[in-house]
Amino acid sequence: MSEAHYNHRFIEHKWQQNWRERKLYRVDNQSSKPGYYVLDMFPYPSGAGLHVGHPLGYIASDIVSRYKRQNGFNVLHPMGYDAFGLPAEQYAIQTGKHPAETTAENIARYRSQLDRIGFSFDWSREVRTCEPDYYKWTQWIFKQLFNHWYNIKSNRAEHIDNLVAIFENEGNINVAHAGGEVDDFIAEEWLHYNKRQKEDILQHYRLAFIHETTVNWCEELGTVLANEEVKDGLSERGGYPVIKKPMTQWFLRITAYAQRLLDGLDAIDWSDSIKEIQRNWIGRSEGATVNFPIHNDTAGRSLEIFTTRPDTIFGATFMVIAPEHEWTADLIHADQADEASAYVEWAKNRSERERMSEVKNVTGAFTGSYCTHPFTGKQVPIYVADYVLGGYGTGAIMAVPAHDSRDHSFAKKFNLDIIQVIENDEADVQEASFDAKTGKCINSDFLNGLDVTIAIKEAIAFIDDKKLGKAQVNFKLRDAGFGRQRYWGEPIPVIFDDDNIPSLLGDNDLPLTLPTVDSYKPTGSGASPLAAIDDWVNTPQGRRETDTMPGWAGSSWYFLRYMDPNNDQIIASNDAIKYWGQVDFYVGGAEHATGHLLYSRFWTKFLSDINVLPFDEPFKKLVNQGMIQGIVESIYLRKEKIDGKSHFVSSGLVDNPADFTQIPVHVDFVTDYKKTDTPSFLNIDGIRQFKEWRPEYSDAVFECSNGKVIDGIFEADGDAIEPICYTKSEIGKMSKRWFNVVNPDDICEEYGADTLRLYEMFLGPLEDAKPWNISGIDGVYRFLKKTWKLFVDKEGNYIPNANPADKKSLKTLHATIKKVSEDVQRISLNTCVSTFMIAVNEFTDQKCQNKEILDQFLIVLSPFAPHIAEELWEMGGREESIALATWPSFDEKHLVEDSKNYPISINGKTRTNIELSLSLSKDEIEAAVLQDAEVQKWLDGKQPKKVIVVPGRIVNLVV
RNA sequence: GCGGGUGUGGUGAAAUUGGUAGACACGCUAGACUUAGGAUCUAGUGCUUAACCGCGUGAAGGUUCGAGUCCUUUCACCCGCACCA
Repeated sequence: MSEAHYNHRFIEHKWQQNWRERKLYRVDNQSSKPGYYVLDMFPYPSGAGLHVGHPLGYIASDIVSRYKRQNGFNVLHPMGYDAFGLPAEQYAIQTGKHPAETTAENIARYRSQLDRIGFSFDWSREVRTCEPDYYKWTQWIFKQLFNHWYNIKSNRAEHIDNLVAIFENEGNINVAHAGGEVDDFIAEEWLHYNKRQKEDILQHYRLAFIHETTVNWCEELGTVLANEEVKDGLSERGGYPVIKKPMTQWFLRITAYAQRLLDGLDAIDWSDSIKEIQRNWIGRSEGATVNFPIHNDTAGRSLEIFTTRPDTIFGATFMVIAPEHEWTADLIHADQADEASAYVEWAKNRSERERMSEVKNVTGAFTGSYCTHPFTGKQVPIYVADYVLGGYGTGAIMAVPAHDSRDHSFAKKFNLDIIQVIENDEADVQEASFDAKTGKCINSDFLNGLDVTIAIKEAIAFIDDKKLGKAQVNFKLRDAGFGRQRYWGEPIPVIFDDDNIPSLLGDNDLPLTLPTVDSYKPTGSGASPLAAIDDWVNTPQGRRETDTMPGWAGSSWYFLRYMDPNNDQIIASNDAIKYWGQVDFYVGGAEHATGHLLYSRFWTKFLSDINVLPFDEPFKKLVNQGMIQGIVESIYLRKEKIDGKSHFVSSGLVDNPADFTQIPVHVDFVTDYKKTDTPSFLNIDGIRQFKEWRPEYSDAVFECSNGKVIDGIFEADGDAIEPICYTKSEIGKMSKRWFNVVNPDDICEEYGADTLRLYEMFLGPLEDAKPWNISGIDGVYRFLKKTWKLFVDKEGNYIPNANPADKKSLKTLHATIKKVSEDVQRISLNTCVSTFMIAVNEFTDQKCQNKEILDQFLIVLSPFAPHIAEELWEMGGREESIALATWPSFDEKHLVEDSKNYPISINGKTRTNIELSLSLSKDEIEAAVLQDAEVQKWLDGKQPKKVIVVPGRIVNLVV
């Protein structure tokens, strides 16, 4: 005897405890079964806790994990925490509380929230990036990067000792490396360099290196930000202004891997959009560098430019250099100094934000210098303009106004020549440039008549032949800044000696742990709080590096640590890495496209080069779950007070929104929240709650749609009973900031984890963004109650028995097995839920009581709703968990039909249906259809022009 | 501007190779039962119509016996990048 009614609280608590006690989801690194690795992007444990959007991906991956487990795989499905990060540090700055403490508390909260949803994580493998046992290996990988260089000839990373050996034997003349340009030297010279000189040279080779650059400096945060942390010249977090500032920084040479990162995309199963974003970010462009001799230059120099369109070189009528080009000052002629120097000065001081917001506004100045066009011998003027970027290509371009829109607008503004060199019938290049890479060359000497694609090759061959330049591939991708002037991150295991030469800590000195500090505040000078701890910074060997690693360091390799999380000899044992291999299925947000997902690929390729990994892509298949949005509720506040009082106005009464400010309202105060068909509003209670919540508006007047509320008293228009102050409802982020966060705990309490799991899947395709809307969850809850009723009668007795299986029930079962198996594999989880509903509806209609059928159905349901499935499974006398059951095999024979209700369409429109045997031939079908009374009515005595019979599908008559 | 994506009932959505558009749910309407509930069950529900007919997948063309699905043009919204030569 058990509960007569479906009691989710009892069942879910019981099984979550049972699973934990039995260590049901523990997984071993050794098995005769094939391994399958299912991974979620691990969360940053923020103080806000999980909201209903977070589990979306976890639920999907849990379903796949459970499905794979039941299909004979040994499944690795771990979870952990990306635990270093700015919010905990900001909180520490405000409160003095150690970030480790805050982080541990937040993790505990996350864990309890996750546990309530019934995931099949193997928690014995949990990793936390902020734990010394973990970041020891993050530091170890950094050491490897420092100790390796990228050999272009072997196309892989190699040990720096091998490079030094080459230098000692033959200098660097035959070395091709990825990195900065280095002057040639011979072995003799190398041997005479001092330690300082040698290290300066090696820094151009190492994959982790120090380099002075301009960085994104944010004064308010007191730190340097990565490019992707800056949006429109403001910090992504906090929205503070960001300026360019020179600073010495650690970098990782990701650019060495640019081509491989690009090529690798073809072999992985990721969405096209993410691949495109990465391709874009890497930004490969093929072209040539060309040298344009500078006219009358005392040093005899040539200006090197990069172009992807060497076919248009005869149309180059001027040159443009970036304001920060190293020769800018030299090239400014005395008689242009006033104007050009002033321009350079102005451009340098312009903030990133200003520059970006005024893209369409062309600016620049003539330097007074000229180049000699290497093909025509003509003199072309050199301009300086900030539409040419110092950091890309050579920082200088040949301008072809006829075929480049940017050059065109510049030429128009400065009244420069526009020479057409590519044929184009449609438009006049004097009016607008023709940028397309199609057509034939004209006005181009030996290139005339050639197609653009061929002309590019010919031009490059000519350039090569005459030693005017060379074919060149450029990438937009920049080396990755690797230092943060922050406390809460992995310390970089480096010590600088008295000559400021960096050296690594020994492996035995790892992990280099974070010391305790008195203050977490940025020092303001740009150094991290660590710099203030003298006895930590100063060691007998020298001064420690005080920068810490960026947030993405720990997350770039965490998927490896799960394979062997307690290993203290190596990041993970070779056996474990070999057994699990790449992540088979990875689920996470698309917002990490150019961050985590690129850096992980880079580290994986590097670790593969140094033989730590037997594969060089981390994530075989990636699915990006869409964001679950919230509904942001706000009320309109008059900007002007009336008689010293704030006035809120019902949204229907707002005529000119410019006179109002929108004030967010906590969604708990709103009536009819989340119902899309009825507008939400504040009633008298909501108004009271709002005023208590925001005391600064305690004296506010609410102008409602049906009267006014003054001092909590409703003055009705007419006979209205209750005030209605309509709110403004908009779809937006679910976030603390908008007071619209829905905690999964609340859903679990009211409806249960199984309902939450099914409902989140039922909302729509996993990848789509969708607003969280509670209406509809009842349907899923009802489905589970119906499922329960198939197994348990009103008295609480278990129903299923061994009576013979009904043919129809077998058909329902096997149709369900087939559909769900297929849909789980193509991650169409919303349609699986529909399929379950159909099955339960059919079983109910069929009054199916066959235990074998219903138990098989339970197995198919169990990845989605594990608790109820486990309970009903146990009630059927099973002792082993349903999670370990074998997925039922699908048998086609139960689906075979002997007849088909053919849709009969006439001129493409379905008019009737005729039940016909599937054994009939085309001709027999045609004959049967033509005899049908309904068909004859439509034919009206005429012969059909044509009859199309698709056996098993449809019949179409053309009249 | 460039790249990627999405447009289907009142709502979330389905339709996997071109073959009955709207499965499955929510909501709504009517009814049954009743311990009166936010429970359960039954029937209906794209628009239009008394019914038949007709119309219907953002819009306009096209291919086809047949188009949500393929092709061309176009509009709207979302995401990413943004002077990358």
